Amino acid sequence: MPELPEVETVRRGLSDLIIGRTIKTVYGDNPKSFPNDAGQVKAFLVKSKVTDVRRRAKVLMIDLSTDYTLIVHLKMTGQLVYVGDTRFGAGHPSDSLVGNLPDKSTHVTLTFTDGSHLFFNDQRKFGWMKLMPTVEVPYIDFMKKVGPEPLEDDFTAAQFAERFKRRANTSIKAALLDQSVIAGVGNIYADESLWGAKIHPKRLVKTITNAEFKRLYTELRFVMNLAIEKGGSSNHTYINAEGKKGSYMDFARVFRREGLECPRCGTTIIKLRAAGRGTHICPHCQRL
DNA sequence: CACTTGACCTGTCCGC
DNA sequence: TGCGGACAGGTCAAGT
Repeated sequence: MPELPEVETVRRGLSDLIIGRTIKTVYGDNPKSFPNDAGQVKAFLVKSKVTDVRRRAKVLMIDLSTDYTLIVHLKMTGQLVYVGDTRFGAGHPSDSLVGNLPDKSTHVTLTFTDGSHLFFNDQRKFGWMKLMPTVEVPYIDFMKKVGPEPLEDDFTAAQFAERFKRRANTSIKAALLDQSVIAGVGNIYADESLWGAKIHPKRLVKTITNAEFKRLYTELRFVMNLAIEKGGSSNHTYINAEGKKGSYMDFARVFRREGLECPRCGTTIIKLRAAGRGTHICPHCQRL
């Protein structure tokens, strides 16, 4: 999915678009996408008002006036798209990139009392949304084990380095992708930050120096903040709550740029496999 | 325990 | 054009 910057972009969009709206009906076609039973959904989702939209790591939390929360994980291809304009067909903004919704990848549709909709689309069906009491959210397994938010003001370089000690014998890329080490890092920003810090993704964590951890901390925060500013990265399916793409990929230095020149030294960027994922590096700047 | 790999799905792209 | 295989922004459950 969507990594931290994309989920944060969706969160900001949804905050503006759905807070204060009251849910009238819910329709779902796939029990994997939305496993709650219909009775629970009707009792605690229908007729409730959206009070807040929060994010933790790559998870969205839509808080409701019933003291229930809709937790959403978009995984690889999930989308949450708000459609308020009903003048055209099923209704979508004229500058939106999505076609008429719902379509065959729409698995859940929330309809608000004003006639607008929130669609949960997911081509690969890995994503899900789940309704639970708001007070229980911090105690689900994911929340208990997920690491700190890397963009928080009080998160320091020293804390960042300390978090990696638990994964001393794995590669730095595998550790970056481990949500229990640092929250919200995915394949794009792992590659981008490792390039920025001049660290080869296959280097073992225990060989990374303090100076390198400090560079990685700085670069990770830099690329994620820039990506949020640009509305995220859109390679294939990612779009925001208004159905629009993000432009971070215009600024990417290595991700999906194999065969092109490293913007720092001009060496041809290559693609390899690290931590089981397609990985992009400059073989001159990033050495084993 | 730490670490790696396969599975979950569908669509797309690339080589034959 | 068709077909098979690899691959895609993530995370689990299994395996070593």
